[in-house]
Amino acid sequence: MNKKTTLSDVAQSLGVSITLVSMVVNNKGNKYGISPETQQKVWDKIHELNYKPNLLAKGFRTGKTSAIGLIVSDISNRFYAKIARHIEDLAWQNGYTVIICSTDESVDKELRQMGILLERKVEGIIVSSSQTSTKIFEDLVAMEYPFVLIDRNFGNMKFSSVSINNEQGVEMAIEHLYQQGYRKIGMFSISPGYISTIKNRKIGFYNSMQKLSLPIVDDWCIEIPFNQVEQDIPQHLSLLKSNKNLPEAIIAMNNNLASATLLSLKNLGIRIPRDMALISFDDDQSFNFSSPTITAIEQPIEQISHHAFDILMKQINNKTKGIYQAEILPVKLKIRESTSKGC
Amino acid sequence: MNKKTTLSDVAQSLGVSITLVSMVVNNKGNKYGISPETQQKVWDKIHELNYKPNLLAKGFRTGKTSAIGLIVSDISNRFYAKIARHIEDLAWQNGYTVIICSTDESVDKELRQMGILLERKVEGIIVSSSQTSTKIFEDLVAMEYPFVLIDRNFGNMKFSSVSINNEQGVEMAIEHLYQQGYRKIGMFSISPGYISTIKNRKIGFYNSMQKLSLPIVDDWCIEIPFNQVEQDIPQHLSLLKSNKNLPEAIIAMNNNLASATLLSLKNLGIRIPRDMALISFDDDQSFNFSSPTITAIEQPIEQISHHAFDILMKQINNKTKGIYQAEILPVKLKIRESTSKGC
DNA sequence: AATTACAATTAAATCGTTTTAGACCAAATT
DNA sequence: AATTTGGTCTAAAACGATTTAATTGTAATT
Repeated sequence: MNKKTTLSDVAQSLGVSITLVSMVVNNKGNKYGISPETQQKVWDKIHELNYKPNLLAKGFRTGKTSAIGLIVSDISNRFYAKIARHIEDLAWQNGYTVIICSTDESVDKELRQMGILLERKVEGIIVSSSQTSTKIFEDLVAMEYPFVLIDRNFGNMKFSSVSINNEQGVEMAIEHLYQQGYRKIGMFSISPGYISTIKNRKIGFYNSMQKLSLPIVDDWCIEIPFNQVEQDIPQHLSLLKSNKNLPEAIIAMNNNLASATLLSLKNLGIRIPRDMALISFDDDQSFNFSSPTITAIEQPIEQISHHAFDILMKQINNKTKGIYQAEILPVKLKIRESTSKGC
Repeated sequence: MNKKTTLSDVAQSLGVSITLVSMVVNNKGNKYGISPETQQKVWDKIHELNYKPNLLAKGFRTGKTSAIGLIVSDISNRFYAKIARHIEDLAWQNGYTVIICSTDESVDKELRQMGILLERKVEGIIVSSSQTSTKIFEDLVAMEYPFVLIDRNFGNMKFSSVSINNEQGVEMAIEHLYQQGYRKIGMFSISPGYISTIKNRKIGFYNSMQKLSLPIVDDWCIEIPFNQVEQDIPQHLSLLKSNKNLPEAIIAMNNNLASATLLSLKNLGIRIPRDMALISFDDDQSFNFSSPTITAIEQPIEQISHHAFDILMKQINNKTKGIYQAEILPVKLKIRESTSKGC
């Protein structure tokens, strides 16, 4: 690869100092009293030689990399892909670059990704964490390293975070099912079960089932390894079906579960909502054109992204040294065909 | 933020030179004949002080950043999200970090993103380009800068690229429709129309329509600005419907078009495949559980990602100086319910 | 005893940028 | 005439790592 032109090249070919060129490039010419004519000369030469700053050198010298990290479990998941896109847009508008990392729900991989982000000196991290321990985040706090938890948090609110009200979402859903006349309600969730969103959704489920005095049936409440959803759901459902032990309704605790359940019900000839109702936690475009359309708990993806980014920027700009901001956003229930007993 | 420990800290507290520590850290201890005991001492101290290399300094000094760029039009699009995930996995396995950029089909934004990637000294770029001109890529070639075009290319095969056989895909689709008895076939595509994939899909469409002596009706062949798909499709379809001028089948030239068309047909009460058949270019999970299920041209996403990454790595490792590798992968037609006239 | 060889280690240059402290010169002030 | 001021500009250090060439001390060779 050809070597790039550097500040020094520009300075030399102009017979001025590197310092001067650097000042001009950074629009500090006026601040440092560089004459307008000189500034113009510098700019002309910069364009002539097609000078481009070496961001590595710059970041190395200044400590400002204009980069942030985003850690999620899987960037190809529709929910995180949307989050990523919003964060990327905000970052772009603010002159930042985003480094996205998928962790596959692995505690260890996440830690290593985090380590690399730190070594790369990103200025802050937005993370939907799969950690079981809060150690790494306590370390980050001790280092005064900017970070914001999104989606998943650690309950105690000791860290900056933007999450949604998972319990409320599930409670709305169960109450809706109840009003529609459903009583035998099952729940599909994933393991690892320590993931806060899943944990809270399950709490919401048990709470509202209890409140409504509905029976909690173990056979209907299953927990599937996150990476086996597509294989295990059909298996479970067909077992329930052959045992004539199907619930009247299922709430699926994330979009993958819901999609897999929908597909599987369809393949088994179990009709929605006639034979069974279905609700998804987390909405998706495709739930609008599936047949039937699927009732879903919609998360405010754009808001989550926006708030998280804002909080991170505040931390980076040191406006909130030592202050933690924990936000919980409300969700909406999008009622569609999959839960109307009447059909 | 607390200052990090550096090589110099480790060296000092051990009473050895920075050089020595650096050699050990990089596992070159043996190569440079550092005694085993010294190496052990260094490692112990490194762990004790929790030394982490500054990748910025390292990259700056060596020119190796272990980072690559990925440029796509929209990372939240399901197709690109999957590509991104595969590339990220491969990068992770090879010790690379990926910087993902969305361009919104903007020539200018893409150029600026590319500029930033270069300034950040990524070692190579994988790009699904929205450029109208090949200038930037000719510049990259001149600089011997590693890059691979994916998905979209520039026909001339002057650059390394991994694409799919778009014409073939469409031809398979049209022939399938023909065999099923459909004759009045429309096509929904997007603008900007210079995007190579779209362009080639349209060519495929016109070719096979001509080959089969089918009429090409302007009202059925529409081109929608990529960011207005969701608004414009319902409008067009309802117009066609009220004019009683609906085609018997539509091929949608990407997954967004297909989803929007499906949703809109449903809302208008146009039944698939009874009233109209639908084929999507680019498959999606949701086409399995929509009703009806949707026939789609499936792209080999994993293969595309794999080949692109391999080619990039070859370039980076300089095994192919000046050699360009252009690949065109075949697609598959997934026949589902949306195109069976019998139903 | 002088030279060579080798193993283990280090000094110093370097990458491209920013920034601090000061240099230089002409004009203004005393 | 000597000093101060202000406007432009520069020298040099620093950031944290890698790498080349050199150094040291000891053992082996002549």
